[in-house]
Amino acid sequence: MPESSKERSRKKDAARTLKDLELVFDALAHAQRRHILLVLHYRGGEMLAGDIAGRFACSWPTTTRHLGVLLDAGLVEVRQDGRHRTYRLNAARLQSVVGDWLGHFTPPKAPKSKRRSKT
Amino acid sequence: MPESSKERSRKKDAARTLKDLELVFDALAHAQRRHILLVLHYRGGEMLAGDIAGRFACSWPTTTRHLGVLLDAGLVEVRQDGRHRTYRLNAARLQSVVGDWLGHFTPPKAPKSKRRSKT
DNA sequence: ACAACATTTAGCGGAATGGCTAACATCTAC
DNA sequence: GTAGATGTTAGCCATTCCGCTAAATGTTGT
Repeated sequence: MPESSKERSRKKDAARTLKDLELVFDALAHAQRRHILLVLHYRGGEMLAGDIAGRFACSWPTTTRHLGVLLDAGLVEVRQDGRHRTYRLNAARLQSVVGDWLGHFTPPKAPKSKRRSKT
Repeated sequence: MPESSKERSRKKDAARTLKDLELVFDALAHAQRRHILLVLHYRGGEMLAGDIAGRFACSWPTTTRHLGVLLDAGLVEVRQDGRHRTYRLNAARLQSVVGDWLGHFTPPKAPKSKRRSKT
């Protein structure tokens, strides 16, 4: 491993961003998954798997799979709590991946420059 | 029709928002469609169908279908220009639908209240 | 070790998605 | 009107996605 962690993380970031967009937007493509994120947020960011599953009409395994997709996308994390599993919302990542992408569309101003001042 | 237009529009807005989220996030779920929006933006917001199709590896009809999905979602609009078709980006809608949804996740502050002051 | 609980994994069937080629429409120019 | 350019529509096929039920996993309490 001849690369410094800085270099490595920089390269990875570039490569990761595309895959991340893919994973995140894929995850957000399903209404129930968007809904899970909202419920998580409004209940303080953390919930037990069972509490999440209980709030949705579909079967528990179906919800488990949705949670898996969100997990893959990095939008939630999971932690084992005794015989429960606690899912935690990663709102920062949601904001950063989606928000950054959305940011490309903001201005009819300087599109890709590094923003020289404010002009 | 006993409803005032205000009530009606309020109800419709609520209903529309959900369908819009569905359409928009569905549209954004495919990398090429996200790419089309970016290309449109960076080339000034308007392009001919052929210019768009020319920039992608897949067949022209496939791109046409992607454009159709974006059109359904309201993310682009189309206008007939002689024998060309010009597609125009609707960045405002992109910002508003995605941005508003993302806004739900911002603060560990006042989540759904009408914001009483600033507390 | 056993039973009960909390949750995931396996596997299946149906619907939707995305790619292609070929055929169709429409406009322009001759 | 015929030819060519510019797209779109139709139809097919393979893959992915999403729902379900049934079975497996791991954890706690006795």
